[in-house]
Amino acid sequence: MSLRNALLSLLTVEPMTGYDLYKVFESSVGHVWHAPDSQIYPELKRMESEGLITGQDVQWGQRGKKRQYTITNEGIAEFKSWMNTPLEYARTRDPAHLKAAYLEWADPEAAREQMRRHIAHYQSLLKQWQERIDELEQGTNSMLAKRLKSTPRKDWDATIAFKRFTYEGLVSRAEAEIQWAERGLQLIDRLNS
Amino acid sequence: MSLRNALLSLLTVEPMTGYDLYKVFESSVGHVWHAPDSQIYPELKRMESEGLITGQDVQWGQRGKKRQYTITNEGIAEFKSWMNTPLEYARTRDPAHLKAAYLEWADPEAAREQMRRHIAHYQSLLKQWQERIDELEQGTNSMLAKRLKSTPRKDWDATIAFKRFTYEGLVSRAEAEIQWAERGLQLIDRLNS
DNA sequence: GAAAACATGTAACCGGTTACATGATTCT
DNA sequence: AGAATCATGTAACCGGTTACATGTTTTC
Repeated sequence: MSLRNALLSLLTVEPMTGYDLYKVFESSVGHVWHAPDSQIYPELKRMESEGLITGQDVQWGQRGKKRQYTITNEGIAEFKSWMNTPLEYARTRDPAHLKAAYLEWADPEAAREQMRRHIAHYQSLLKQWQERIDELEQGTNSMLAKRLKSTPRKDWDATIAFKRFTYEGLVSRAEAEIQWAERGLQLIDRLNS
Repeated sequence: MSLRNALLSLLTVEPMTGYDLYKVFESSVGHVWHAPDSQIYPELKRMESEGLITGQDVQWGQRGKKRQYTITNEGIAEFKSWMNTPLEYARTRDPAHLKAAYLEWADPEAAREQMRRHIAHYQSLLKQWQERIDELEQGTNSMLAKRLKSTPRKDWDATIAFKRFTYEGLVSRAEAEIQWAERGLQLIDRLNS
């Protein structure tokens, strides 16, 4: 149900089409939650049929049209209710650490490559997340700017602070993963010397 | 395919039944990779049909019997091949951080509860992972003891070191998550004062 | 005129979860 | 005798991935 609530959270800002939402998933929210268009369109239909959002056909060019979705009061209630419900944590399932536990079965060079990729992966995420923090600091995030327009000024602080808090958490996670893999590289070197 | 390889990794130690494997998933490996019995039994059947393992019916009591699986050479080759293949990283999908980004929508007390549960969740994992490290240090892990018996003494170091490395990574992750959620609690307090 | 972007889906598949179902053995 | 453990599955469902499919509009 997280996709559904990620969509609701975006629609609290302004009405959007499936494609608009897909684009936001590709950029901002996508750094916390990924969803392909093939998942977004059917989910929007379901949400409309359940009354969480309403769709309006909007003319687009001469012949084209697109469907713009607006969140309903039920949708807002649903989102708030999700936000107030404690999260169920899934059992651990971590391929990178599973493989790491048996790295003595890999060729040393493959083991090193594994660690290098782990570093590269989290460095790329680190960069993206750091960029989002920079955007928050400089006020250059357009989704946030739109959101603040419909937010009472007294709540601006909280709105920005929680996003910053989120990305800071992801940044420190990425940093920890990079450090871990670097220790892994040293370990592989030590074992093969 | 990680379940399959987790099963193969365990079967490199000794032949086991589905139930044996299920028990190991409930204890040791389960702290890195979780799998329910309803997933293990069918997967073992598939693996047998693909020649990665062979099953032998073993008498159990008077009337009962159980099926014990032995890894084949193809199974060992498959596992090594997986170990030498770089991991594909899945796109980010992180419910806890997704929710954190919109915590201004939650009631302050629900937000605090969220953070407290995050702390409790990772403290419980931290304890489990720390226990595994203690076991490695004291040599009281029976799966590892069995594994070492069939491992050349010169490779003992690597076998233990990679497991320790894995759990240390998980421990620092858990510590980072706890610190993050504690900052979250402080932030909620600050915003509501 | 062509390419890029906008727009919206369907279908097959895959891994994982939850619930259901059954029966034997061993321990106390 | 009863409880706990050992033992092995099936079935419905759910969320997500990948591939396929199509057409319009805007930009260069």
